[in-house]
Amino acid sequence: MKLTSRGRYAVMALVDLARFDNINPVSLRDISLRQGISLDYLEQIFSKLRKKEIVQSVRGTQGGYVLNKKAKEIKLTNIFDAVDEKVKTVQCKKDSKKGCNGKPVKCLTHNLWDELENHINNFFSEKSLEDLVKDNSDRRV
Amino acid sequence: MKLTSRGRYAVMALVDLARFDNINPVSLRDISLRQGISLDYLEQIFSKLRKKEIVQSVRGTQGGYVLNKKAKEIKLTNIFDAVDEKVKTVQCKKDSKKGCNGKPVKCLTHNLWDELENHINNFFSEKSLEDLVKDNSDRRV
DNA sequence: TATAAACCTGACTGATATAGTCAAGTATCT
DNA sequence: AGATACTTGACTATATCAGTCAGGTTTATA
Repeated sequence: MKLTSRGRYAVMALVDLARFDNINPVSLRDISLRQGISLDYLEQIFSKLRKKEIVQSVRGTQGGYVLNKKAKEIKLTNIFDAVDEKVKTVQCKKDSKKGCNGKPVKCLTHNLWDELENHINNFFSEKSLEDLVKDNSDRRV
Repeated sequence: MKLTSRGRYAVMALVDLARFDNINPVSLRDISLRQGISLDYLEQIFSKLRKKEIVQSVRGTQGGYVLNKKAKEIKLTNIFDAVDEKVKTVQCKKDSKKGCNGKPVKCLTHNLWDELENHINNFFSEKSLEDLVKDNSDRRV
């Protein structure tokens, strides 16, 4: 059970962005340098974030990205959702009438994984970008 | 973020085992048939479970596997641990003095992932095999 | 004591997804 | 005009998973 870099980077970059957002658009180049994430990869990630209206882009010199909502309103769920970081505990199709493992019944552990998924998703939907910014408010860099 | 089949199968098989354990050792062949899991794969998984003393093997005809502890005492943590299903949210080394991403400081989201890991591990360490057996006590198969 | 059931082990493989890189753009501020 | 920065899509190396396969060893029982 592993979180992918894409999801981690997305959150990391957005926290970075949120911390500087007050003044000017933040360029991906800066984020790349500060966070040690490949610029090309960041571009892929931000393309997704923009499509899901989590950030807005500002083109041209001195351009960059700006949050599209208040940090408080951006939950981790939204971010993960945007970059296709999914919590997948079960292979069985959730709403289908079919069971798991090709059998016509639910497997012995089906409810368990559902429960786990909810458990994790709750965590994600409670945490906002603002929370994370606050967590780091005492840092200089 | 995905749970692997290995972890899922391990739990599934152990629940199956726990339900029949009362009388005789349960053969992997039976579990394979009932749960639709490849026998060869099950053998790999049970080899690990045995090494971690979660099950005991009984060789020879009419042999099979038996739980090595009470179902109540076997937590999901133990099972996942045995089959190397790890919860890995961070790449940064946990106890090292080094930070993340090759930088000398913790990344902006380090605490978050730690928190998430704990959140998930709590879930796993609370659930026991017995709980899962009870969840399925109304089933015939 | 032979034999078959069942455990045991290790090597191998196809498929898939991730984590990037690379290249060739387009838009826009100064 | 030109630099800066976004935008897009194709490409690729690597790793891991999920599972197969082959060749064992052990032991209960007939």
